[in-house]
Amino acid sequence: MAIQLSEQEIQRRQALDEMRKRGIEPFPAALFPVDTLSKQLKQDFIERRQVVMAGRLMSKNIMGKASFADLQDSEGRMQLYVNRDEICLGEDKALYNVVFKKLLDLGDFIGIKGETFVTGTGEPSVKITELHVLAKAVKPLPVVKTDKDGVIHDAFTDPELRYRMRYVDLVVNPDVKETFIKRSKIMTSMRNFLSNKGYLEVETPILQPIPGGAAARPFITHHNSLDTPLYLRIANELYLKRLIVGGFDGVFEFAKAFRNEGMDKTHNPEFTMMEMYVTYKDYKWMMETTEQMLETICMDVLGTTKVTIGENQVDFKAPFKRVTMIGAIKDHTGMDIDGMDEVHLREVCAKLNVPIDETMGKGKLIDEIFGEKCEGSYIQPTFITDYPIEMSPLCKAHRDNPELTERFELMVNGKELANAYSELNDPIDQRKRLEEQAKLADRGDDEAMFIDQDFLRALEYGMPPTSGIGIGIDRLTMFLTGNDSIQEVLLFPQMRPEVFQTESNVPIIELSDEGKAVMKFLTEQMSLGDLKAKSELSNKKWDRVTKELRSAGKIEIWKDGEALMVKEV
RNA sequence: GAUCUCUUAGCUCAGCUGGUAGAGCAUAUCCCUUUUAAGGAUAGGGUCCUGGGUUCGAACCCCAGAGGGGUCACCA
Repeated sequence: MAIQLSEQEIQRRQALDEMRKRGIEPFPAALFPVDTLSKQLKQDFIERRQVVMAGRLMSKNIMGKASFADLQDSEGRMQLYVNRDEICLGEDKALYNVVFKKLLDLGDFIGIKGETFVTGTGEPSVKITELHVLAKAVKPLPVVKTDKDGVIHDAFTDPELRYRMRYVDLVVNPDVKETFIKRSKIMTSMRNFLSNKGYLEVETPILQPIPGGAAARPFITHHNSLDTPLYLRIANELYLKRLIVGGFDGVFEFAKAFRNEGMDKTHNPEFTMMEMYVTYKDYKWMMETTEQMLETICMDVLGTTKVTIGENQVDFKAPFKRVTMIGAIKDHTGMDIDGMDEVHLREVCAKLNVPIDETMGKGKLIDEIFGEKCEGSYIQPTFITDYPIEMSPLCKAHRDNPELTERFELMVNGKELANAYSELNDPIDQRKRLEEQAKLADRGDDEAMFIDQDFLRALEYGMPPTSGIGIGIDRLTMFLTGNDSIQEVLLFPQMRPEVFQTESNVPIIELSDEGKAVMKFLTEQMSLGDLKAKSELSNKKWDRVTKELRSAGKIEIWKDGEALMVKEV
């Protein structure tokens, strides 16, 4: 154990040893028969009820022979009243005087039996009759206190510590816990909505020989016995469509996808999306389904469709507005790009000050204009429809205009929340479009796709008309929990690996060469100034060496009148 | 990737123009039987992120590095 312990950690380890000496196992094996949780107990509070509870000891307020303490379980906190003579019926008062008062620390898990009552100040409490140690915490939690005005003192807020030690964050910040409970409810609600429609929840490969279905850089790994590269999926779309070919009417998957790109407030290398495909439908049907689903989720999770996102009030009440992409660009720039070729589009980009580069094709140019000039202004849920064909290689051409596709993106608070198509099911056209994408790859667009030959073969066997959608679960959770950072809605956001001090990388405490040299000059007793002069060290090094020698217990420095003296210990 | 910024006790944070580090909570010891973030008294607790440099002297100034956060670029 080379990790250096703080004073409090040492004290807690000593308390743990002391418990064992007294015959109390700090980590007992047997179950503890909990029958009551704090929130429920407070909601239907009746006095004189017998309860068995367990949780962390989160505060102790000792007043001689009686104490108040807070017990925190999965739902919240309950105040305990601990009276010496109620928990120690005989002459031996050690359980109270020693175990409770001294050996139990904040953060320890305890189990209690007791009876409910209300204190003089009106606080529902439990007067305990039994106290059991269930698990000792040898590291102190941050102490966060909330006063009666709800003001939080000494909040545990450092994002680095909160994300790296989410377990501490969850213990100490109830709002954080609430966010993840909501995230789970959102997914449950969505799952129920889709299952109730008769769609099948499926699981498709995360390790894929060809990373298809989106334009993004993949993570690559290697399978040893196949001796072949495998990619972490960037999307599951092509697998779900194979299942539609196989004869399912509706399939969906909550899928982790992995994209090897930049990280910021809204992008984590792994993220979750729900993708769904339904046969004999088109993207118009999908818009209706999506707005119904989101409205339902809001009602299930929040009880309202109105959500505050940052400065904005957003209402998820269906129906949502529908705007075509060309219409959106016209609305925000006054430019009509309908039917324009690449050369003219580049001129428009130049005129609008939209930054572009050589690798961009027609679709990408339009996307850039939209992203730069329009995207941010759609605060209320809005379907942007009819994307240019070039940037939607898996999407069916528009029934009225072959330049466009039957695609929509759902914009909320200026961000994309969902992306959906009438899926392209013409295998000949699909092959051609994927090949065009591959050509773009040659132009240097490193996000262009690999061609998945097996997917094309599947389409050749025939895929019914299908509409598909992908919804970003992390984003949806951000919207519905009022968080503006993806890290706040991921339990364990990706971070650079932490460097730990362990035995292998803590240098063995041995005197430095300078330290050894100084020791050689040291006589029985001499002035500190003389020793420094003899050492010929720079001031900084001298400072370090004296500190080192002192903490190693090699020398002692004291004041003799005005003079600083030093001697060997 | 560019740029700005932060890193001081277990936690939250002060720390002036460069002069050998402070507070509150937590912890330890003692007193206290219905308290409400903080009862009273006393005490201990520091690799000032790391490594160099400047200086008589560095938590503070300079350089390099690590980690975090913000903004921009790219992506969902």
